[in-house]
Amino acid sequence: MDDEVPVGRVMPPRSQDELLTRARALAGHPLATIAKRHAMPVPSTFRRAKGWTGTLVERALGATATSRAMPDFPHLGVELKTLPVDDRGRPRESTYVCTAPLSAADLGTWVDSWARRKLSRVLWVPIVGDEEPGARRVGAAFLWSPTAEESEILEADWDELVALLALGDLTRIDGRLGKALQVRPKAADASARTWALDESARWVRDHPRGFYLRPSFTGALLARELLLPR
DNA sequence: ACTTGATCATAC
DNA sequence: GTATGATCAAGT
Repeated sequence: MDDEVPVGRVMPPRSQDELLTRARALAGHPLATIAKRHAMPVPSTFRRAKGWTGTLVERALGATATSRAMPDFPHLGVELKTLPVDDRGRPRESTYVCTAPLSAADLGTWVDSWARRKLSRVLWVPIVGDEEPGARRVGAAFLWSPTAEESEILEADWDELVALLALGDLTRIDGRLGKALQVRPKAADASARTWALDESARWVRDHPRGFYLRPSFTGALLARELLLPR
């Protein structure tokens, strides 16, 4: 019944507290219920709707729509990430972070990297279950910033990966590298190409890639949150 | 079973 | 093509 109350555009939250409160109010609800409130269609599969969950939760929480190269909540400096988990709370997928630069001119330091900034403050929203999209339920969201230990791991991975990218050693970089952060293809399909610098500093065309967080890393965040909620 | 590489939709 | 949001599905 209250599922049928039409809700217009949700205003951006004014504080991290307000954001977290809103997110936690979604806990336990099936995605179909939330979709109905926001007049969004519910796909029967993710096959052609891979970003549906993320877009749905963005709307439900009042994130700025389709903003570019900005946090989901610019005023709060918070990035929103939905995280699919199984019924035991284990992540089902890796988490996309950002594009991996393939040209040395774009490579800076970890501290001023796009990856570090995006991961400096994240609202994780677990999505529980392996049923069809509409039947999956929202879990208990939480705000996260890397601990000193997590930050060290991320920085070490980033340094290792970016060193290879800076050397133009594109044939040596693949998804096997990195304890928490990895580099994998990120494109419409395998034919996509972008400009990159090879080991001889010559411009070549290669597959666009992105940084991703491994499920083992996000799983550890979830486990820690369960033990020591902040 | 898990991971890496491939892929899907949309805005600009 | 690049950026946003991710999951699919082949390979090991």
